[in-house]
Amino acid sequence: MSAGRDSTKTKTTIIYSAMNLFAKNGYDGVSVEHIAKDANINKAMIYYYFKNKATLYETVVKKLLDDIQKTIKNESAKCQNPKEELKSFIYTFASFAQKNPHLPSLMLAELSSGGKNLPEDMFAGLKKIFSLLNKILKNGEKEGYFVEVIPIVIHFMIVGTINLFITTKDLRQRVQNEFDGDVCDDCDVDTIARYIYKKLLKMLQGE
Amino acid sequence: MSAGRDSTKTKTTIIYSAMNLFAKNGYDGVSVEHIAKDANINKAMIYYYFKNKATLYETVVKKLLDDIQKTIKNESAKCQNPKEELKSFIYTFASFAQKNPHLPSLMLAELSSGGKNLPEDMFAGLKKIFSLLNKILKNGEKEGYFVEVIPIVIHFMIVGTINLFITTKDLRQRVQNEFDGDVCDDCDVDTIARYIYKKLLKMLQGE
DNA sequence: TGTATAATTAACTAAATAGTTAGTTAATCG
DNA sequence: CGATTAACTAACTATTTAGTTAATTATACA
Repeated sequence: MSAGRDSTKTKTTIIYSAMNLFAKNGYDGVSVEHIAKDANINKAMIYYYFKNKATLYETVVKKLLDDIQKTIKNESAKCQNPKEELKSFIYTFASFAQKNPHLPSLMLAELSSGGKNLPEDMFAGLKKIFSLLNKILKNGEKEGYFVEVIPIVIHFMIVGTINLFITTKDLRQRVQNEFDGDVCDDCDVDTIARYIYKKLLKMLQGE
Repeated sequence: MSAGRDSTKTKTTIIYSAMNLFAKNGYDGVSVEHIAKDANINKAMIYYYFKNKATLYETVVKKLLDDIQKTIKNESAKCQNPKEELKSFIYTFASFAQKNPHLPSLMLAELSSGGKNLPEDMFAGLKKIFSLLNKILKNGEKEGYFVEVIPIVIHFMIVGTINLFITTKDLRQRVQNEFDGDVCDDCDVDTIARYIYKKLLKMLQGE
């Protein structure tokens, strides 16, 4: 910072406004003008810090994917065996997704269109997350903790369930009187994570 | 049809072009002009048959939701007990989703934004599908087939997994050499449905 | 056969959009 | 202090967008 004003602050503001709006409305549902207004900055600043709208979007999604992947990896390192690692994967993903509810939205939005416009390095981020679980399952199988499974299906069960649970928070609350506890409107994400782990163990252990 | 040309044919053409494009690009990712060109009709025809873009979108999604809900209900009627009903729910949803891959895309897209712009009757369609599964699980529990579960989580496990499996078809094929069979790129949806049912039974039966 | 009317079209409007540009402010440092 | 430069702004362009309208075509039916 040799001259001028606080650039990192502005850039961060842009990223967080963009993250919030992209998660709620999708890439095409948000205008650059809209992001600028939300961030209380001039629209041209977005083009000063980012090449274009697509680059800003990629920055936002890539940041979230990198963050969660690193978080899972760190937590996994503290574990002693595949069973603990699986637990850690589920709990960490759930907890991160709760703290960053934009991730589930953006992940589902991206996958819903079949990755038609998915840039290569965003795709790489998704692959890394699956790769972490895949290794856990493979190790667990080799060491006799788990039975053989189809890893991608288990992955979709965990990630799909947690993502949907988070994105439907408001919707589930809207129907609580209609479905009582069936819709788990009062559950927090930790409860769900524990539940998914418990149920998943039954799948992975019983032959 | 007292005068004029074939109206139902035109309307149907519009609906199917819209379904295809909305599923691939989302609501905001498709222009009315784009739909018109794809359907080989004049843009004004869309406004002749539908009030506006939002109404066309609702028509498309509602049709898919109604269709699948009726299909599941019909198949369920042929079953003798909750176990069969659950199997039927999973198989029928999977098979419908394969034949109509736009449904998973649109469902995930809609849920990814937290139903922010979800019209009431589209929401009702989603609720009906959950309601069918909820009854199956509740009955199964009462009649001693299943242990007590959190219905919405089981629902997300089934629907989330199948939806992701279908929308990621191309993506999974792109990485088959990287992950071998782990990504199940050669599996058909029936295989996955059978697999999910088998694994789910373990959750629902063992205490 | 002619007329009523449903189906269709081309051309339009007003607003929103992504992206640009030329100029302005403010901080830093010699 | 004053020049350099990074940070910022207002105003612009060209394109795309949802939606409208007035005129036109085609068909059934009396």
